[in-house]
Amino acid sequence: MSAKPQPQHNHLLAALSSDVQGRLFPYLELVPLPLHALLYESRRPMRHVYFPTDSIVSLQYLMENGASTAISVVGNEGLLGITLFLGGESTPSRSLVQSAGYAYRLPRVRVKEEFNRHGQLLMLMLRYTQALITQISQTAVCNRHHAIDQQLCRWLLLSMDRLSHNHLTMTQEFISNMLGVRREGVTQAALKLQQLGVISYSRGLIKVLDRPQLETLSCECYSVVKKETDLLLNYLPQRSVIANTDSIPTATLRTP
Amino acid sequence: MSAKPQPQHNHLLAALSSDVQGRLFPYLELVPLPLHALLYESRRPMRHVYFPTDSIVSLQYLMENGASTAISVVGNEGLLGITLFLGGESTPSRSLVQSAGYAYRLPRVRVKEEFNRHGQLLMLMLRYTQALITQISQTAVCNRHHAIDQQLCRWLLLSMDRLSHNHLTMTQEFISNMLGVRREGVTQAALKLQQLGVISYSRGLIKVLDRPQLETLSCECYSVVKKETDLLLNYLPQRSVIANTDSIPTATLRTP
DNA sequence: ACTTTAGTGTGAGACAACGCACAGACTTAA
DNA sequence: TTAAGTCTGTGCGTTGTCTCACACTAAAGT
Repeated sequence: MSAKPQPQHNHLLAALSSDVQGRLFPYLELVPLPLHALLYESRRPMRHVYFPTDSIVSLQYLMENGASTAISVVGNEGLLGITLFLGGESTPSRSLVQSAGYAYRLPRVRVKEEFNRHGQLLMLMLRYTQALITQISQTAVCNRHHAIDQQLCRWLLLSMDRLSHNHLTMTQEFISNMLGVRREGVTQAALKLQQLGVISYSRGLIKVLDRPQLETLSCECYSVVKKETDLLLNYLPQRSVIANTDSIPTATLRTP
Repeated sequence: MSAKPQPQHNHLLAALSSDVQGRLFPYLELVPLPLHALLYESRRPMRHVYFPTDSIVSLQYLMENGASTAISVVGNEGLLGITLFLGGESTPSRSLVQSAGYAYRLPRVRVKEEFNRHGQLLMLMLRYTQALITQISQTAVCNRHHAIDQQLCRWLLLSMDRLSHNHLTMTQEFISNMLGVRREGVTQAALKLQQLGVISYSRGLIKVLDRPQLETLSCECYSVVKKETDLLLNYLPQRSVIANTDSIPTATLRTP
């Protein structure tokens, strides 16, 4: 709300060297992302890559019958529009603003130009892509194996990590759409958390009171993704585009 | 079983231009992939990229309690080891051979060398990565919303598409591990399919008798992934590394 | 002040998947 | 031929989530 967001508030943009920044930043455009706005719709061509500064955007899959599930969450650690450099022009998912804020965006042409120089930006985006794949995969696992309670904890933690304060603005109805479950299911899970003193909420405003407890109540999925993401995006400052670090132990092919 | 697999049996390798093929193919090594072998183990560094010719490999997530779920399937349409060019050296998932066969593999160093030339191989692999992301995402959705019966159909179809014949060699126990459900659940679903005359099976050998029916019984997830993959991997023969096709309609930012 | 709307709580019945326990059928090895 | 092992079928009680229906409360609008 206070100071105007800077490009450096996005971790990926911040990690670029100054010459790349100098080349790209003039083309960055600051755009507000109002709550529940759609950045991309399913199967529609994308015109920009978005780098959130203080907003949170969910990647969401819509089913034929209208039901939906969020497959990942993106904040200032990442970007939206990986499809533009992966080679597709669109995806089956849509991007829904889950927490209002700002993002810098870069026209598709600029991204592609920068890519054809094959530099740092490519490396960063590829790494982020891997982190994203991890998050999506873990969502798949979580959907199969864990109870709503745990998934709610995971979701709250994922969202919290991308904000600078300890409260979230989202109704139970909204969360239910994200988790792909019933609204009543979220109500029950949220009630339980509130009774435990882990969160408090009222009419769309959720406050996290006991984050450590929230983490223990969450399933392993949160920490798996967190660790993996930290590992991947702990940007090694100087590296060749594709590094050649070939001093690793041997992995043998075996049958268990 | 019959003729020796050729590199061209893998769609990605086949799609490379002859000069790239000439550069890479000498380094390809043909390796047999026995049933249930582990190509990569979770969190272990990878030394090769694998291009299946007639084998099928599943990407599988293992949970702390030992339960597992397959998040995607890779056959001759793809490759294993995307992490090597995405920038990580390993992933939380492991790669399990689901149908025995062969694959060509390329040492990590060669892949990275070829990458630093920023050519066709990069583009192909990025495109495939997007197809893979689609598959993983749809798995997440499927796990949330669809019944075991439908998921079994999806799984059989995904596997069938990657084989040249109409039978699969996998026990219900194995399938249950892949879908992340109980063995008994698979038994019931399989029984239903057999009674409908869609498949027949006995002791690990499944024959698909009525594929169209199998497709209608499957959830939408199969066709969504299929369409998307066909779209992405319908290799446009001549393209710049990152194409610049900027004549597309406008997508506006809006709140629903 | 009153109504309307959005957000939340609750309860009853249905159903799918689960854990467990065990039985039958087929295959392989001794 | 017998025994051991693998694969598949079945039944039962439990749990989690779903559908449906409705009540309550706080905020917003007139």
